Amino acid sequence: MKQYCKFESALDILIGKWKPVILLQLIANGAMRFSELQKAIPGINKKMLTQQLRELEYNDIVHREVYHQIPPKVEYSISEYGQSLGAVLQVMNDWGTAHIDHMNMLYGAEDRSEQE
Amino acid sequence: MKQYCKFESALDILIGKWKPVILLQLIANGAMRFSELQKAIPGINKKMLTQQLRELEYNDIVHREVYHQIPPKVEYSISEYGQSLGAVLQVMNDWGTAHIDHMNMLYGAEDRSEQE
DNA sequence: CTGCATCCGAACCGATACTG
DNA sequence: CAGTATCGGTTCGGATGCAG
Repeated sequence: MKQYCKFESALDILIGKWKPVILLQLIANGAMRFSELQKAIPGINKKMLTQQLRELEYNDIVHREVYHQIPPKVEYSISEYGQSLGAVLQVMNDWGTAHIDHMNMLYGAEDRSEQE
Repeated sequence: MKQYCKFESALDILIGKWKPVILLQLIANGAMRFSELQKAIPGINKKMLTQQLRELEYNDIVHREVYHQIPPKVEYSISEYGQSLGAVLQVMNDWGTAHIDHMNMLYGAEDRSEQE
């Protein structure tokens, strides 16, 4: 029996190269339009943004407000339910910060993630 | 700049198809041998197990006790530092459980993960 | 028994072009 | 402006076989 599948369900929300960035943007800025997100996240393209957004939307983390008009306008925002993710994000961010510190302690200032 | 990189650092520990399973096994059973883990996790093979284990080891989450003898014996266990992950796991597991419930509420009993 | 190297397939990421 | 479709590259997951 798969006890860990619950775990993976939670993980499933956050995995994906752009999920955390999108969530952080939405949390920080509230509702954002498609183009707003695209501008706020350098290096992303429409396909990726749409894809990740749809997954987030499917999981009821973000809410999509569609304005069927010309010009088309779509706003994305964190849903009520999605805000419960904030605590999880907080814990992970906190641990992640401590972890980076711990890594630096072990291996020095080596940056194993990426460099600007 | 990259505020979310802390986030990804934390995420980096948990992502990977088998990381959660390995961690859960190690937490539940304490120190385990290589073959123990292999038996405890159906569907995994040596390469994957070794790979994930080495990443976990690099991040100082698990400790590898090597017995250079015949027959070779290696025991893996959660390190002191790695136990701090327990809290994160707990939060994610808790949220994941609630999330599954929420998904079922929205989409019925659809199992979007996998079936036994 | 434990771990590594190689190869293969699948999933994911990404850029461009096209539609409403 | 928002989104889809298609194609290609890169990474990741996985099976097998070899070595200490």
